[in-house]
Amino acid sequence: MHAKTAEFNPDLQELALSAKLLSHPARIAIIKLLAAQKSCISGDIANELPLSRATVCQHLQELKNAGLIKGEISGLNVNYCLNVEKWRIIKAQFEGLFSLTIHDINCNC
Amino acid sequence: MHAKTAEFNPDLQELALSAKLLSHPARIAIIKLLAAQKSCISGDIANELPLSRATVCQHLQELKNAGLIKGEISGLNVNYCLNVEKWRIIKAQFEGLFSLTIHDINCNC
DNA sequence: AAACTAATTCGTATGTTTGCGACATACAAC
DNA sequence: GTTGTATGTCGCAAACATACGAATTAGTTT
Repeated sequence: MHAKTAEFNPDLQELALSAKLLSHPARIAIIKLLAAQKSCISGDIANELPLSRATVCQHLQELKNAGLIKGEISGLNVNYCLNVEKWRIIKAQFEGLFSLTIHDINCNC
Repeated sequence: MHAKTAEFNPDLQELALSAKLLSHPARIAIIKLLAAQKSCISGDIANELPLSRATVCQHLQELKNAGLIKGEISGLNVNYCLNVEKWRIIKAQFEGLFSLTIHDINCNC
């Protein structure tokens, strides 16, 4: 995060961070896979995406650091799943933004 | 956009681009200002944000290139306003994502 | 037309993100 | 314990994002 970012309203900063989390198609794809529960095994997720294992792992860690997914070792595999509570928080952040009332009375462009 | 991004589903790519647009607090702040119509004059927007005029201008251009805001010269000033249609499209993209049904039956993490 | 003002673009510095091969770790099976 | 398999981390390179001062453009005022 750039230093200047800290000078904005904290709610704005958090929403921006959530948006950044969703700003890569691989991460959205992972979320969708986990929501659909096609599989939550790390290797299977990597096989579904057009990226190397190393890169997918990086995206998984990013989602995990943000608290949006949880991982659990199960023998040789790692099972991932959505953290539903965090997903709800992010959803609420965006709903707040999209529920903005738009006043365009004075604007004629 | 990285070359690999093109290998994902186009809907996913577009949603990721919309998320990227919202991934900086300055751009969210601009959207909120324009929605509230406190002012749509470029200089006034810059005065509201903890960034230089040059940087604000850059964020404005980014929003404009994405079609989310429109600008109109009015004498020495430039009036900006939200493109409400585009805002609705972005809103619908996120609503689609957040309306995902979550199946966590098989996942025990 | 000269001086002024608002907005944008240019050039540049700095930091962040994305992507991957190679290496490391950890458990499983033989 | 050696071999094999699944994951994750490291180090690097390329691309992208953020920020700003200085220069530029375009309109206004005198």
